[in-house]
Amino acid sequence: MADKHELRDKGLRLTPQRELVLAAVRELGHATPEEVAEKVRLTHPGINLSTVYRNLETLENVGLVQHTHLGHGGATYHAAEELTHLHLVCGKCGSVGDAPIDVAANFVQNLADDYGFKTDVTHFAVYGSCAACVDK
Amino acid sequence: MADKHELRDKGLRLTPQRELVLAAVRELGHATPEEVAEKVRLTHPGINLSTVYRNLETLENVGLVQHTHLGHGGATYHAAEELTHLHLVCGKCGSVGDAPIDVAANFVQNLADDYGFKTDVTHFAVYGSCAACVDK
DNA sequence: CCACTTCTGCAAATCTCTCGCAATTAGTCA
DNA sequence: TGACTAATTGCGAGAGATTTGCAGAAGTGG
Repeated sequence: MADKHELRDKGLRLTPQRELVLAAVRELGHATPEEVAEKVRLTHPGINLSTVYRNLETLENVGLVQHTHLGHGGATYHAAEELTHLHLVCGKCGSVGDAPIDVAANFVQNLADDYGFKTDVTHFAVYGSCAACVDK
Repeated sequence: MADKHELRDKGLRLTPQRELVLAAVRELGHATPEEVAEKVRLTHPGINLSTVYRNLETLENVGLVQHTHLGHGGATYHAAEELTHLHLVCGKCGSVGDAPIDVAANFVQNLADDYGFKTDVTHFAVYGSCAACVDK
């Protein structure tokens, strides 16, 4: 496997901070830069927040991670290989659910056919009310 | 028509700042708080940014405007009556296109059926590449 | 092991949006 | 119309999230 070389293959240096940031994103599923930093600090206490920001950006540039907007202001990061689902954000309770991209296949097709727009459904969350909140 | 009373009907005081903020949102179609402030300053130079923020919030509470997330961090505001379309944001050129909500009808239905999730398609933009950028 | 270039830590600077307060002003009623 | 009360505005300070400039530290290829 590409293990220790996936970073170097992308032309990046292999630093412990970088590896930890990538590992943290993968373990967390989706997380804000703050959460990634917190996670990384468990094993590398001294890591600086700006280093996390810079690495997330770098990793995103080479395609290993991606960010999504789940609401409010901040972005949340995901390992690129996990972006196989879209996010259902509930405006009431704030919960974030997942749904396979397939449910949007038809929608994406419509936009492509009618507007020539190539949609990335994972980049923005889908906003609404989750089942639990609708019932109330 | 409801002209000068639409604000008072909602239980709000009719201040020049408030009217101008609402008018600006309507004229601009969709705009960030900064842009609204800029627009309002054309006729009311002294308006304070916090007044704009507060009025946007107030107007949103009574349902006259709504905000949407078009990307980055900030929200953009729309007149409520214009929210009959969803936004197609191009990640390459940054353009913001519109599409009727109908194109998402099927998608919304899928989410409702499969997840009990009640979607508000206008709240978050739809991210991707516009026709012009796809062709390049 | 060396020279070269990328990275990291730190601190200061931005940006954006929120808050507390005192001064104003719209709306109401006599 | 004049006064009274509560909603609003302006302003300046403040909080949270990124970004940026630098100098020193560390990974790389030879």
